Amino acid sequence: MAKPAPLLQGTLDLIVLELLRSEPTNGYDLAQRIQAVSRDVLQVNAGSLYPALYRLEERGLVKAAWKETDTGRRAKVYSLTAAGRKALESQRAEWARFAGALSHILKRA
Amino acid sequence: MAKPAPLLQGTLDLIVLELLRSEPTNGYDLAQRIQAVSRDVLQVNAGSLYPALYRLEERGLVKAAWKETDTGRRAKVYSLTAAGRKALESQRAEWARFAGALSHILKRA
DNA sequence: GATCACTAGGTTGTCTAGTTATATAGACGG
DNA sequence: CCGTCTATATAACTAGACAACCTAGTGATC
Repeated sequence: MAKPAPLLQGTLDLIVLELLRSEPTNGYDLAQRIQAVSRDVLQVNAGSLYPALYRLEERGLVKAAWKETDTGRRAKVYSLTAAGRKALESQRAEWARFAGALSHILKRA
Repeated sequence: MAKPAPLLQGTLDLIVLELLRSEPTNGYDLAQRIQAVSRDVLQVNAGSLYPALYRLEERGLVKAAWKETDTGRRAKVYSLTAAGRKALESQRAEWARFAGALSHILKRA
């Protein structure tokens, strides 16, 4: 297994917002999902994820609610706010622009 | 004109290596090229570029040589070393992996 | 010949955000 | 009762990008 790429700074928010859009969940699960859905290419460690979630919450892009999991554990479930959905759209667009420009540079082989 | 996206941390090296591969040049010109070839999507700050060039030189990925431009100005012309070409290949691959994974996440709309 | 714009290289200080390491605590299996 | 998994959290460190400067030479314009 190739070692997971370090997350490019700035992309974690986008990933988190996107995953929360498709389904609200907690931090721990989010980390698992990121790894799973990227087929182990991406990996986020807890020390990056939790602070990122706080930042998003402070900015009003996500909201948190303590809930019980089906196994009886407490978990802080995050979901997108309206502002979060908006931010997701603009971050998606920004990523598309950036990735497009970079791959254009790389393709002029 | 949309304002240029901030460079994602870690991608500047890749861009620089790629542009130097296709043609050795100096820092100032490099900055212009990045903007031009990305159609103004990408833009590098001098305060980012010069330190980046030093780092690349320290790591032995590029080498510098003072030359005179055709207009009689001194300029530090950077070119890729063999190690630089190797590093470029692996950074291209890493970018492809990362961008692929991320766009995969975003496409499961 | 003063002023301005452009080429060219550089530094400093600040801030964001990701990494590693560590801690806590409840649940569950053996 | 011990280890492992779930789950959250924080502190210390670090890389690298940014804004805001500075120097100096060239060439045009007024």
